[in-house]
Amino acid sequence: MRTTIKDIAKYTGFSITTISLVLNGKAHKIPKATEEAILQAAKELNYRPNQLAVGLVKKQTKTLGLILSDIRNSFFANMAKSIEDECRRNGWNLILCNTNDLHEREMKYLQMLADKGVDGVLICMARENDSEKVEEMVALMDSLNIPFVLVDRFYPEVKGCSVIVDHDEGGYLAARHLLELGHTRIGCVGGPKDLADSNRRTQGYIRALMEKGVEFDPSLIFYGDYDLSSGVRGAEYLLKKDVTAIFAYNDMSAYGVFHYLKQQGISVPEDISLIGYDDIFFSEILSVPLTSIHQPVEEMGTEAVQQMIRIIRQKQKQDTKKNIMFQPYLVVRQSTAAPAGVMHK
Amino acid sequence: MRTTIKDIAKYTGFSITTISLVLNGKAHKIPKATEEAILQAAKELNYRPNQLAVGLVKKQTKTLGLILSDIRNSFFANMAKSIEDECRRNGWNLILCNTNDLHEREMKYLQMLADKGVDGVLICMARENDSEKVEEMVALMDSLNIPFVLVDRFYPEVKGCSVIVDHDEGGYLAARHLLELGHTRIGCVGGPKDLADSNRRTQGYIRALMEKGVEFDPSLIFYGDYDLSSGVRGAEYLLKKDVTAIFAYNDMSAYGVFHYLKQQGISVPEDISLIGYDDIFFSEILSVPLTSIHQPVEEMGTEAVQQMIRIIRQKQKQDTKKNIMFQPYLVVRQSTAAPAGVMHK
DNA sequence: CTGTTAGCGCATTCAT
DNA sequence: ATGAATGCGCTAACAG
Repeated sequence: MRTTIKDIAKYTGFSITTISLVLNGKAHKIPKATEEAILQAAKELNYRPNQLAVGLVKKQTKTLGLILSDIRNSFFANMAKSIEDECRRNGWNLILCNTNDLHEREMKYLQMLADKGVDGVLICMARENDSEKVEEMVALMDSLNIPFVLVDRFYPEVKGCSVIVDHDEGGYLAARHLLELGHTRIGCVGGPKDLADSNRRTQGYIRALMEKGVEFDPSLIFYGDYDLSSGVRGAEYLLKKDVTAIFAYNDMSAYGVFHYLKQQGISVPEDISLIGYDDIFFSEILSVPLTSIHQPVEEMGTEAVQQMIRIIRQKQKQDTKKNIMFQPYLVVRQSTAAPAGVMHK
Repeated sequence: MRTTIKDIAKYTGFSITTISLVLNGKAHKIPKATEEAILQAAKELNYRPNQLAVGLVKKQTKTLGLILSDIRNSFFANMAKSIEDECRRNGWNLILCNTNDLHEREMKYLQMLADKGVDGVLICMARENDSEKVEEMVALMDSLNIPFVLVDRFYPEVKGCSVIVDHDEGGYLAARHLLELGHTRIGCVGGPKDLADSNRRTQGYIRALMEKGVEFDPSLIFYGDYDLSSGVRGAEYLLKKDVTAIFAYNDMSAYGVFHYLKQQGISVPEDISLIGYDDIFFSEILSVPLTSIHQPVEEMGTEAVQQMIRIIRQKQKQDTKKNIMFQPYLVVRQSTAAPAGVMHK
């Protein structure tokens, strides 16, 4: 059996109270001798407080929950790593929850986490969520009285803390890069039609077009779902539209685009330029290293945990809305170039 | 505040015991009417047991720990996903711990997890561990009285449960494939020199050589560390040895090999054949899809959790040694072919 | 059939 | 300065 505080009491002859005071660094009025005897005994008996008991009385478990769709997704894995790192540095543990983008599972996990007394939850919300479902989640967390930080997704209607990337800027950077290379017919392989962070990329894209005086053609936006196959379908669709460049809203779908183009004997960037979004590790080592928009994932994870800690500390006003917005940046590699017949300025 | 069992007692007028019995499905001798009244009240008050309290008395937290080096590693991410999936199916939660391959961190996490009362720990041991450190860990887990399952690494000296892949077979399959294509000078980009699962691949490789009557040349084994750059270095080294094929002990280092070869103007598989190991997702979508040895990661994760559950159930004899060994298989893609000037049989 | 009682391991208030 | 008592929320042995 593990040694308990009681064992130390028996062993040293002091009362449980005294032991507890000493062990919690509150031994202001306790003789040095007593203190040292207790510390000594604790070490000898290899005492470690049972965190279940501590949590029960302190109402703090030093455990956070992380809810995301699928840890195999490289973006989430990076996020999880930096989140867990920051947790460790601050003495927290992390419970990992994969929802497979299922709203129902998010709700279940939320309940489980609350039952286990986690101090807070970091959430990368499921794609499936419409604003009704989001509100349902927020309502649940409120009723469960559990602090949360929204990561990577922003919902204007939710008050609370979110850590996000400025996707408008990301879309703008991607489009501007292509425009500056001389492209004017730029197709997009987007995310789901009503997904906010996908639409925000589109807005940035349009902003860049307008800045250069290029008219926006809505038919150049293909709505996909961020995965490889949607890139393939998107490329197939956009080829018929005579685009000279394709902006994929994440790297995975960019791979799909690339795959399809190659299969059609179309080369990147000679025939068509391709830019991705996320800048995940593999983009760097592809046969044609992918130009991409980099999201500062590590920093975001760290910041999310720090916000969480802040909220937990000042337990009161978690209803103040606070958005931490990170700026993406362009990483130029070899998948983008001037369109055929156009010299780079 | 959350409603407690006490609230239900007050609300219904029954005693706490009765409530507890009903809520735990032990209401064998309790009138249907009482039972339903209580169930009804529980629902109305939205009651959920505080798992901290339950854990404290039952000594079961329905939480497992997962210790691995880095979740960003695609192999571990896949493993973690299937482990967490199986946990969820069985009502368990998972605490994720990244050690960055640091033994010291493994030890710290082990302590934290024990303090939180996890029911068991799944461990992908750090590469850094020599047998002394492994024993130190096992000793700690024993003294902490915490069940464990070793995943992906096997230590003959450790009694307990492990879930592993037959890397001897994997090495054999890889080498045989290349031999059958007509290669005889096959270089290897291995893992660290004293890492068991790397050496086991080598043994399988040698076994295949012997079977075909090809002499083993130790200088054809390059010892790396499983990452991209070690693939680059390995390729550089092996090129001087006039190999016609390279067997990289994991896909990541295969990418490094590929990268270097391409840079040198050497094409795969025309000039040199390349085979990897792990068969991670990206290998399929590379410019030259990589032939690789597939490890059944999902099945392994699932099995690891099931073994864990089994051990937890029969709390007694966790000292019986048990190895679950999975068989890898060959996935032929386009990075392997007959050597120049040799026809495929 | 149901309530009383006694912990699980710890923190904390109130006496002494 | 230190100990006794109480409670966190729950389960379970034991009465009755």
